[in-house]
Amino acid sequence: MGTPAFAVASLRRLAEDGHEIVGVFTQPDKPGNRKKMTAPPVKEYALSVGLPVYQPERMRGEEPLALLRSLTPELTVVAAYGQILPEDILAVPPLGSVNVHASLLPKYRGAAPINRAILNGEAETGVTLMHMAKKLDAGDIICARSTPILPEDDALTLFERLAGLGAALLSETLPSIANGTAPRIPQDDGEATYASMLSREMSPVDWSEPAQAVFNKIRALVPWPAATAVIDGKNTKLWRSELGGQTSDAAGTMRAVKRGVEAACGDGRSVVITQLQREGGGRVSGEAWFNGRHVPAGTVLP
RNA sequence: CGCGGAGUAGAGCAGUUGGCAGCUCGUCGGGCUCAUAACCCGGAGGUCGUAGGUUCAAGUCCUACCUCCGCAA
Repeated sequence: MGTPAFAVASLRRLAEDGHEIVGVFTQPDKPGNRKKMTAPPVKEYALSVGLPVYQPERMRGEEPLALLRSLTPELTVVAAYGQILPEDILAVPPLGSVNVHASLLPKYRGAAPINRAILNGEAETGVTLMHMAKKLDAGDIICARSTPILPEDDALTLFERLAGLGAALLSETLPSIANGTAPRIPQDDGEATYASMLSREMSPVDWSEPAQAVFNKIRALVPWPAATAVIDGKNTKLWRSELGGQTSDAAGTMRAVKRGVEAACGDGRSVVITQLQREGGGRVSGEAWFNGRHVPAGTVLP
Protein backbone atom coordinates (compact mmCIF):
# COMPACT_ATOMS: atom_id res chain seq x y z
CA MET A 1 0.00 0.00 0.00
CA GLY A 2 1.43 3.31 -1.05
CA THR A 3 0.85 6.28 -3.28
CA PRO A 4 3.71 8.60 -4.35
CA ALA A 5 7.00 7.94 -6.09
CA PHE A 6 8.60 7.20 -2.74
CA ALA A 7 6.46 4.07 -2.46
CA VAL A 8 7.18 2.93 -6.00
CA ALA A 9 10.80 2.16 -5.12
CA SER A 10 9.76 -0.33 -2.46
CA LEU A 11 7.02 -1.86 -4.57
CA ARG A 12 9.39 -2.29 -7.47
CA ARG A 13 11.94 -3.94 -5.23
CA LEU A 14 9.38 -6.36 -3.84
CA ALA A 15 8.30 -7.26 -7.34
CA GLU A 16 11.86 -7.68 -8.56
CA ASP A 17 12.76 -9.78 -5.55
CA GLY A 18 10.15 -12.22 -6.74
CA HIS A 19 7.65 -11.81 -3.93
CA GLU A 20 4.10 -12.63 -4.79
CA ILE A 21 2.11 -9.40 -4.65
CA VAL A 22 -1.56 -10.20 -4.22
CA GLY A 23 -2.76 -6.63 -4.45
CA VAL A 24 -1.62 -3.01 -4.64
CA PHE A 25 -3.61 -0.44 -2.70
CA THR A 26 -3.27 3.21 -3.56
CA GLN A 27 -5.24 6.44 -3.31
CA PRO A 28 -7.98 7.12 -5.86
CA ASP A 29 -7.12 9.23 -8.90
CA LYS A 30 -7.60 12.87 -8.17
CA PRO A 31 -8.54 15.75 -10.44
CA GLY A 32 -5.32 17.49 -11.37
CA ASN A 33 -4.70 21.18 -11.64
CA ARG A 34 -7.12 22.41 -14.25
CA LYS A 35 -8.62 19.41 -15.95
CA LYS A 36 -6.84 16.11 -16.12
CA MET A 37 -7.22 13.24 -13.74
CA THR A 38 -3.86 12.24 -12.37
CA ALA A 39 -3.10 8.70 -11.32
CA PRO A 40 -0.81 8.03 -8.35
CA PRO A 41 2.71 6.93 -9.38
CA VAL A 42 2.20 3.62 -7.60
CA LYS A 43 -0.82 2.89 -9.76
CA GLU A 44 1.06 3.65 -12.94
CA TYR A 45 3.89 1.36 -11.99
CA ALA A 46 1.62 -1.44 -10.78
CA LEU A 47 -0.38 -1.38 -13.99
CA SER A 48 2.77 -1.35 -16.09
CA VAL A 49 3.86 -4.64 -14.58
CA GLY A 50 0.40 -6.13 -14.48
CA LEU A 51 -0.28 -6.09 -10.74
CA PRO A 52 -3.89 -5.81 -9.53
CA VAL A 53 -4.66 -2.29 -8.26
CA TYR A 54 -7.28 -1.30 -5.71
CA GLN A 55 -8.22 2.31 -4.97
CA PRO A 56 -10.85 2.39 -2.23
CA GLU A 57 -12.00 5.85 -1.12
CA ARG A 58 -11.54 4.77 2.49
CA MET A 59 -9.95 1.82 4.20
CA ARG A 60 -12.39 2.07 7.06
CA GLY A 61 -15.48 -0.09 6.87
CA GLU A 62 -16.56 -3.59 5.88
CA GLU A 63 -15.90 -3.56 2.17
CA PRO A 64 -12.17 -2.80 2.14
CA LEU A 65 -11.71 -5.19 5.04
CA ALA A 66 -13.49 -7.98 3.24
CA LEU A 67 -11.55 -7.19 0.08
CA LEU A 68 -8.21 -7.36 1.85
CA ARG A 69 -9.15 -10.61 3.60
CA SER A 70 -10.15 -12.17 0.32
CA LEU A 71 -6.64 -11.53 -0.98
CA THR A 72 -5.17 -13.50 1.97
CA PRO A 73 -1.90 -11.57 2.22
CA GLU A 74 0.87 -12.92 4.46
CA LEU A 75 2.25 -9.45 5.08
CA THR A 76 1.21 -5.90 4.33
CA VAL A 77 3.89 -3.37 3.39
CA VAL A 78 2.91 0.27 3.63
CA ALA A 79 4.88 3.23 2.32
CA ALA A 80 3.39 6.71 2.25
CA TYR A 81 -0.14 5.48 1.63
CA GLY A 82 -1.66 8.81 2.56
CA GLN A 83 -4.44 7.53 4.75
CA ILE A 84 -4.74 6.27 8.30
CA LEU A 85 -5.24 2.51 8.31
CA PRO A 86 -7.71 1.05 10.83
CA GLU A 87 -6.43 -1.58 13.24
CA ASP A 88 -8.56 -4.33 11.78
CA ILE A 89 -6.94 -3.73 8.42
CA LEU A 90 -3.47 -3.87 9.98
CA ALA A 91 -4.37 -7.13 11.68
CA VAL A 92 -5.40 -9.02 8.54
CA PRO A 93 -2.02 -10.48 7.51
CA PRO A 94 -0.62 -13.15 9.86
CA LEU A 95 2.85 -11.63 9.67
CA GLY A 96 1.47 -8.18 10.38
CA SER A 97 1.80 -4.82 8.67
CA VAL A 98 5.09 -3.02 8.28
CA ASN A 99 5.75 0.55 7.24
CA VAL A 100 8.65 2.21 5.46
CA HIS A 101 8.90 5.70 6.93
CA ALA A 102 11.23 8.42 5.65
CA SER A 103 12.78 9.54 8.91
CA LEU A 104 14.79 8.24 11.81
CA LEU A 105 11.94 7.45 14.15
CA PRO A 106 10.81 8.54 16.65
CA LYS A 107 11.84 11.83 15.06
CA TYR A 108 9.63 13.28 12.34
CA ARG A 109 6.57 11.11 12.62
CA GLY A 110 3.84 12.12 10.22
CA ALA A 111 3.17 13.35 6.71
CA ALA A 112 6.20 15.36 5.59
CA PRO A 113 9.32 14.00 7.28
CA ILE A 114 11.73 14.64 4.43
CA ASN A 115 10.71 18.23 3.84
CA ARG A 116 10.63 19.06 7.52
CA ALA A 117 14.08 17.63 8.10
CA ILE A 118 15.57 19.88 5.43
CA LEU A 119 13.53 22.85 6.58
CA ASN A 120 14.89 22.44 10.10
CA GLY A 121 18.45 22.20 8.86
CA GLU A 122 19.06 18.65 10.08
CA ALA A 123 22.48 17.20 9.33
CA GLU A 124 21.12 13.76 8.68
CA THR A 125 17.93 11.81 8.27
CA GLY A 126 17.04 8.31 7.17
CA VAL A 127 14.44 5.63 6.76
CA THR A 128 12.88 3.40 9.38
CA LEU A 129 11.15 0.08 8.95
CA MET A 130 8.59 -0.56 11.67
CA HIS A 131 5.57 -2.57 12.63
CA MET A 132 2.45 -0.50 12.36
CA ALA A 133 0.50 0.43 15.44
CA LYS A 134 -2.73 2.27 15.98
CA LYS A 135 -0.93 5.49 16.81
CA LEU A 136 0.59 7.27 13.84
CA ASP A 137 4.15 6.13 13.07
CA ALA A 138 4.58 4.95 16.64
CA GLY A 139 5.00 1.22 16.08
CA ASP A 140 7.93 -0.95 17.11
CA ILE A 141 11.07 -0.36 15.09
CA ILE A 142 12.58 -3.23 13.11
CA CYS A 143 15.57 -1.41 11.69
CA ALA A 144 16.67 1.93 10.32
CA ARG A 145 19.30 3.41 8.06
CA SER A 146 20.60 6.96 8.00
CA THR A 147 21.95 9.29 5.33
CA PRO A 148 23.48 12.76 5.58
CA ILE A 149 21.59 15.76 4.23
CA LEU A 150 24.08 17.31 1.85
CA PRO A 151 24.22 21.02 0.97
CA GLU A 152 23.35 20.16 -2.62
CA ASP A 153 20.34 18.10 -1.59
CA ASP A 154 16.80 19.28 -2.00
CA ALA A 155 13.58 17.50 -1.14
CA LEU A 156 13.56 15.71 -4.48
CA THR A 157 17.09 14.32 -4.35
CA LEU A 158 16.61 13.31 -0.75
CA PHE A 159 13.28 11.71 -1.62
CA GLU A 160 14.98 9.65 -4.26
CA ARG A 161 17.84 8.57 -2.02
CA LEU A 162 15.58 7.67 0.90
CA ALA A 163 13.22 5.78 -1.36
CA GLY A 164 16.17 3.69 -2.49
CA LEU A 165 17.37 3.16 1.05
CA GLY A 166 13.89 2.19 2.14
CA ALA A 167 13.55 -0.31 -0.65
CA ALA A 168 16.94 -1.84 0.16
CA LEU A 169 16.16 -2.02 3.85
CA LEU A 170 12.85 -3.71 3.13
CA SER A 171 14.41 -6.18 0.77
CA GLU A 172 17.15 -7.16 3.20
CA THR A 173 14.91 -7.40 6.23
CA LEU A 174 11.95 -9.21 4.78
CA PRO A 175 13.37 -12.73 5.34
CA SER A 176 13.87 -12.12 9.05
CA ILE A 177 10.36 -10.73 9.34
CA ALA A 178 9.04 -13.84 7.64
CA ASN A 179 10.84 -16.24 9.99
CA GLY A 180 10.16 -14.22 13.09
CA THR A 181 13.74 -13.32 13.92
CA ALA A 182 13.42 -9.61 13.16
CA PRO A 183 13.94 -7.28 16.13
CA ARG A 184 11.10 -5.30 17.65
CA ILE A 185 12.30 -2.21 19.43
CA PRO A 186 9.66 0.00 21.05
CA GLN A 187 9.95 3.70 20.31
CA ASP A 188 10.75 6.24 22.98
CA ASP A 189 7.65 8.40 22.77
CA GLY A 190 9.39 11.10 24.77
CA GLU A 191 11.80 11.65 21.89
CA ALA A 192 9.06 11.85 19.28
CA THR A 193 8.60 14.88 17.05
CA TYR A 194 6.03 15.44 14.35
CA ALA A 195 6.42 16.50 10.73
CA SER A 196 3.07 18.03 9.90
CA MET A 197 1.78 18.44 6.38
CA LEU A 198 3.11 21.25 4.23
CA SER A 199 0.78 23.91 2.97
CA ARG A 200 0.74 26.77 0.50
CA GLU A 201 0.67 29.23 3.34
CA MET A 202 4.30 28.50 4.09
CA SER A 203 5.44 29.33 0.56
CA PRO A 204 6.30 33.03 0.84
CA VAL A 205 9.91 33.58 1.85
CA ASP A 206 10.58 35.80 4.85
CA TRP A 207 13.71 37.73 3.85
CA SER A 208 14.35 38.83 7.41
CA GLU A 209 15.41 35.27 8.16
CA PRO A 210 19.08 34.27 7.91
CA ALA A 211 20.32 33.22 4.47
CA GLN A 212 20.77 29.64 5.59
CA ALA A 213 17.12 29.44 6.69
CA VAL A 214 15.93 30.86 3.37
CA PHE A 215 18.17 28.43 1.50
CA ASN A 216 16.79 25.52 3.53
CA LYS A 217 13.23 26.61 2.87
CA ILE A 218 13.74 26.83 -0.86
CA ARG A 219 15.14 23.31 -1.06
CA ALA A 220 12.70 21.85 1.44
CA LEU A 221 9.56 22.95 -0.38
CA VAL A 222 10.44 21.43 -3.76
CA PRO A 223 8.38 20.45 -5.70
CA TRP A 224 5.39 21.42 -3.60
CA PRO A 225 4.28 23.86 -2.34
CA ALA A 226 7.52 25.61 -3.47
CA ALA A 227 9.01 28.69 -1.87
CA THR A 228 7.76 31.89 -3.46
CA ALA A 229 8.65 35.56 -3.54
CA VAL A 230 7.48 38.63 -5.39
CA ILE A 231 10.06 39.53 -8.03
CA ASP A 232 9.43 42.32 -10.56
CA GLY A 233 5.96 42.61 -9.12
CA LYS A 234 5.16 39.06 -10.10
CA ASN A 235 4.66 36.11 -7.84
CA THR A 236 7.58 33.80 -8.50
CA LYS A 237 8.40 30.27 -7.47
CA LEU A 238 11.95 29.74 -6.30
CA TRP A 239 13.17 26.34 -7.45
CA ARG A 240 16.89 26.38 -6.79
CA SER A 241 19.25 28.65 -4.95
CA GLU A 242 22.75 28.91 -3.61
CA LEU A 243 24.15 30.66 -0.58
CA GLY A 244 25.75 33.94 -1.55
CA GLY A 245 28.24 36.16 0.23
CA GLN A 246 28.06 39.17 2.50
CA THR A 247 25.88 42.06 1.47
CA SER A 248 25.15 45.51 2.82
CA ASP A 249 21.73 45.64 1.19
CA ALA A 250 18.66 45.73 3.40
CA ALA A 251 16.89 42.42 3.85
CA GLY A 252 14.58 41.77 0.93
CA THR A 253 16.57 43.82 -1.58
CA MET A 254 16.89 41.95 -4.87
CA ARG A 255 19.46 42.51 -7.57
CA ALA A 256 19.63 41.05 -11.06
CA VAL A 257 22.92 39.22 -11.48
CA LYS A 258 24.29 37.03 -14.25
CA ARG A 259 23.37 33.84 -12.46
CA GLY A 260 19.91 34.92 -11.42
CA VAL A 261 18.49 36.98 -8.60
CA GLU A 262 20.59 37.88 -5.59
CA ALA A 263 18.43 38.54 -2.57
CA ALA A 264 19.63 40.01 0.71
CA CYS A 265 18.58 38.17 3.85
CA GLY A 266 18.24 39.17 7.46
CA ASP A 267 21.74 38.22 8.60
CA GLY A 268 23.65 40.37 6.12
CA ARG A 269 24.25 37.46 3.78
CA SER A 270 22.53 36.77 0.48
CA VAL A 271 20.95 33.94 -1.41
CA VAL A 272 21.24 33.64 -5.19
CA ILE A 273 18.14 32.28 -6.89
CA THR A 274 19.47 30.13 -9.73
CA GLN A 275 16.23 28.61 -11.01
CA LEU A 276 12.85 30.28 -10.86
CA GLN A 277 9.40 30.41 -12.39
CA ARG A 278 7.27 33.48 -12.86
CA GLU A 279 3.48 33.27 -12.91
CA GLY A 280 2.31 32.10 -16.28
CA GLY A 281 5.80 31.11 -17.31
CA GLY A 282 7.87 28.00 -17.30
CA ARG A 283 10.70 26.95 -15.04
CA VAL A 284 13.80 28.86 -16.05
CA SER A 285 17.44 28.98 -15.03
CA GLY A 286 18.59 32.18 -13.36
CA GLU A 287 20.94 32.77 -16.25
CA ALA A 288 18.15 32.53 -18.83
CA TRP A 289 15.99 34.82 -16.76
CA PHE A 290 18.78 37.38 -16.66
CA ASN A 291 19.29 37.20 -20.43
CA GLY A 292 15.68 38.05 -21.07
CA ARG A 293 15.48 40.71 -18.37
CA HIS A 294 17.70 43.19 -20.23
CA VAL A 295 19.20 45.09 -17.33
CA PRO A 296 22.85 45.50 -16.31
CA ALA A 297 24.13 43.10 -13.68
CA GLY A 298 23.66 44.51 -10.21
CA THR A 299 20.43 46.37 -10.98
CA VAL A 300 18.12 46.57 -7.99
CA LEU A 301 14.75 45.10 -8.88
CA PRO A 302 11.59 47.03 -7.99
C1' C B 1 -18.05 26.14 -19.02
C1' G B 2 -13.94 28.52 -11.96
C1' C B 3 -10.29 33.26 -12.78
C1' G B 4 -5.94 34.60 -15.40
C1' G B 5 -0.99 34.56 -18.13
C1' A B 6 1.79 32.59 -22.29
C1' G B 7 3.33 30.12 -27.34
C1' U B 8 8.48 34.63 -32.15
C1' A B 9 16.22 31.37 -33.75
C1' G B 10 19.04 26.05 -29.34
C1' A B 11 17.49 29.12 -24.35
C1' G B 12 15.25 33.65 -22.26
C1' C B 13 12.66 37.86 -24.08
C1' A B 14 11.16 42.61 -27.24
C1' G B 15 8.29 43.71 -31.40
C1' U B 16 4.63 50.94 -31.23
C1' U B 17 -1.21 53.53 -34.76
C1' G B 18 -0.82 46.54 -39.45
C1' G B 19 4.53 48.28 -43.59
C1' C B 20 12.05 44.68 -44.66
C1' A B 21 12.14 39.54 -38.31
C1' G B 22 14.87 42.02 -33.56
C1' C B 23 17.74 41.90 -28.49
C1' U B 24 20.72 39.15 -24.70
C1' C B 25 22.91 34.39 -24.04
C1' G B 26 24.50 30.08 -26.44
C1' U B 27 26.58 28.06 -31.00
C1' C B 28 30.17 28.25 -35.41
C1' G B 29 34.46 30.94 -37.72
C1' G B 30 38.30 34.59 -37.05
C1' G B 31 41.12 38.15 -33.97
C1' C B 32 43.32 40.15 -29.35
C1' U B 33 45.57 38.54 -24.57
C1' C B 34 50.64 35.44 -20.21
C1' A B 35 45.60 34.31 -19.38
C1' U B 36 40.14 34.25 -18.80
C1' A B 37 33.07 32.90 -17.48
C1' A B 38 36.98 39.00 -20.40
C1' C B 39 37.08 41.92 -25.01
C1' C B 40 36.76 42.87 -30.65
C1' C B 41 35.05 41.30 -35.75
C1' G B 42 32.11 38.11 -38.68
C1' G B 43 28.52 33.91 -39.78
C1' A B 44 24.71 30.25 -39.29
C1' G B 45 20.13 29.46 -37.29
C1' G B 46 12.53 31.55 -37.65
C1' U B 47 6.61 27.32 -41.45
C1' C B 48 6.17 33.99 -35.57
C1' G B 49 1.62 27.14 -31.74
C1' U B 50 -2.38 25.13 -35.70
C1' A B 51 -6.40 26.15 -39.22
C1' G B 52 -9.33 29.68 -41.41
C1' G B 53 -10.89 35.05 -42.12
C1' U B 54 -10.25 40.68 -43.04
C1' U B 55 -6.48 43.56 -46.00
C1' C B 56 -2.61 45.98 -51.40
C1' A B 57 0.02 44.14 -46.98
C1' A B 58 -0.90 40.30 -40.68
C1' G B 59 4.00 38.41 -35.53
C1' U B 60 0.37 42.55 -35.05
C1' C B 61 -6.81 42.78 -36.28
C1' C B 62 -11.18 38.75 -36.18
C1' U B 63 -12.86 33.38 -35.40
C1' A B 64 -12.07 28.37 -33.92
C1' C B 65 -8.75 24.82 -32.05
C1' C B 66 -4.11 22.69 -29.73
C1' U B 67 -0.30 22.98 -26.00
C1' C B 68 2.16 24.98 -21.55
C1' C B 69 1.80 27.66 -17.03
C1' G B 70 0.11 30.88 -12.47
C1' C B 71 -4.06 31.35 -8.95
C1' A B 72 -8.32 29.28 -6.94
C1' A B 73 -10.53 24.50 -5.50
